[in-house]
Amino acid sequence: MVTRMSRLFLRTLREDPADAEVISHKLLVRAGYVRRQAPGVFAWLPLGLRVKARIEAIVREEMEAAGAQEVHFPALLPREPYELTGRWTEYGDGIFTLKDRKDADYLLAPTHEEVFTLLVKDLYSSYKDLPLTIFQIQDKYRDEARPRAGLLRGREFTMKDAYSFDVDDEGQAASYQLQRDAYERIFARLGLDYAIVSAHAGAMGGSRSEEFLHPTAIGEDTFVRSAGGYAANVEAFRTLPPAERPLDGVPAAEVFDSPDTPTIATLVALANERVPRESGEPWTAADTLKNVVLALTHPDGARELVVVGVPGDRDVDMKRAEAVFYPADVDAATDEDFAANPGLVKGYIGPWSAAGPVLGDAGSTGVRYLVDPRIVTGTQWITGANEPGRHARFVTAGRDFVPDGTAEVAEVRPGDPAPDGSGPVELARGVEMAHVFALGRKFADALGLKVLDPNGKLVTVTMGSYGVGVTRVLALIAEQGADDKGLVWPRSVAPFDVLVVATGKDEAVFEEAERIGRELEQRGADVLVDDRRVSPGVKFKDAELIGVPTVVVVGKGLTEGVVEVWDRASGDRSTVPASTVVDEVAAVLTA
RNA sequence: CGGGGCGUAGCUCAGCUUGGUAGAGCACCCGCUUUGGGAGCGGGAGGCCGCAGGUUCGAAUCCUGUCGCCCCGACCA
Repeated sequence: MVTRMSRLFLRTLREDPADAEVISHKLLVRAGYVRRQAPGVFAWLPLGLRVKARIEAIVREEMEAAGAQEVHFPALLPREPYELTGRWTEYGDGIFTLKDRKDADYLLAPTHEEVFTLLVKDLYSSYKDLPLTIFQIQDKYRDEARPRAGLLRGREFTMKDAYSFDVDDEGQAASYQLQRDAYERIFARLGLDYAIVSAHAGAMGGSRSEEFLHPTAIGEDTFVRSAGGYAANVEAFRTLPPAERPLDGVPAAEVFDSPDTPTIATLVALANERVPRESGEPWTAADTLKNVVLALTHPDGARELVVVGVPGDRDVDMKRAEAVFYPADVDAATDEDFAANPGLVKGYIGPWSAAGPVLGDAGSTGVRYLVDPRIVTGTQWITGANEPGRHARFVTAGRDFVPDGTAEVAEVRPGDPAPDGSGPVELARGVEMAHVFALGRKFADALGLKVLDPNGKLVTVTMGSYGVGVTRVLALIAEQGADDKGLVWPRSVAPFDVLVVATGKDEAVFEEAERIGRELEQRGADVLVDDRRVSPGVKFKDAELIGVPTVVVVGKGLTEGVVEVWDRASGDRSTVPASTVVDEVAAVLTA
């Protein structure tokens, strides 16, 4: 059955909704695909539901091709499984929780690892049952502190989530690869650009983790990439360390007065004036070693101070620091922290003093000291001397101080070398569309999922979880394709394949539009016929707004036996005989 | 959680400074005209002016409180 626009549950808007910021949000509302119900919560109208269903169909096909089986779990779940893995509290107020009439706790699932794991535990107990990958397409709920950008960051969103179960690490790696490959096919079919970046495993635990990012200026995530193909999340970026240098011939560390040098810039200026480099080459911020005191709050509530040393021309990136020190929370040290550690002279902190090492295991303060990977043995630094108003130069790593380790906490900058040698990196913005996680045994351990191996021994199953943000992907496709006239859908996900527009008041025009629509349907196309008795301008504007890829206009040319075929994406228009238009359009659709 | 902005018709907004009984455009309904780029004219329907309290003869407008929403940041997979 062709769909008639006169009966379609649709109202387009002439103006952008006031609460929308990004293009996809504005257009999806204006074109009648979705309506906001609550912050980050949307109702799906017929057009939107059709696009969503087509994206889901592609995801479903590729999941099944990868050997995954579809299941469906409730969104409403009891507390217990999430209590067992600790995520009930870990997620905190990020989850929607509720109580039933008996006062029992429930939640609206933010993701489903626990219940998938428990169901497999219920049903399976032998290595012969594995490997297994099951998936669902289900709504997820996260009480985001700040939903934004329409569908891009909602509190209710549709996600395809798959979970793999294997007896050993090799099997897990294979299951992971199958999903990763499926994702590449999915995004190719959806026509979405992506970069696969290595990510830190964070809250999910586990080892390997990669994100599929769609590069876009409205992205909330920053990632780095090189022309040579390296890509990583900023948190996962690894600094290429320079070669170590010999310690022979390095001048002894030397303390100098440096009053009124609250910033690196003032310190550099003073050093160039009072203790210029013998070669005459001026000191720069990169010659200084900046020591930042961080306060870690561990999950058990314990507070620990740690000092991180970074080249003075770089700031500490708190997101990278959070990743390094996970699961501890990271904050800047407070005045109370300094008061409790009088060995740390605020503003003049350094690993070494005239009295000997200050930081680290061997230092007088005993405070843990981690440095940027660029601070290798033999490098010399201008840094604090642990006395008010004094700094020191020629402070040399591996001689004057030995850090407790390295920490990737310095900011990443454009031009930094990629760790794989593929050249300098640039920083780009992206939206996370999908994520593949090697979970390892975290969930299976917590929930007791074990199977018997061929030797009759119980082994803990190793898992992976793999998500695709269906509604987010929909918004990104809308975002990527939109132009100044409206939405432009790729054929793979368009709500209809063809829109047949009848213009004019002659009944023959409407009958011909019906005929073309009907015959295209018989060829397997999804067709929308605009049979409304309104002026042509309205229909053309709506056709462009809605973004159906092919538009057939039946109008003034019909008396000469011709109609027009418009291509929404390219804007190309051609005049074709009405007698052959069905063949021509059908050929385009199957091309 | 911090900062900023906004709540008036289905949508986009004016009115508020200076209190006097509710407005425009779009959308919707009826009639006539119009029919290749969001048509014209005429006639309609549609409002708890976010909510509560206060001031006042009288409050969309002034005061107090409260709730909600949007944006930036913090946070978050």
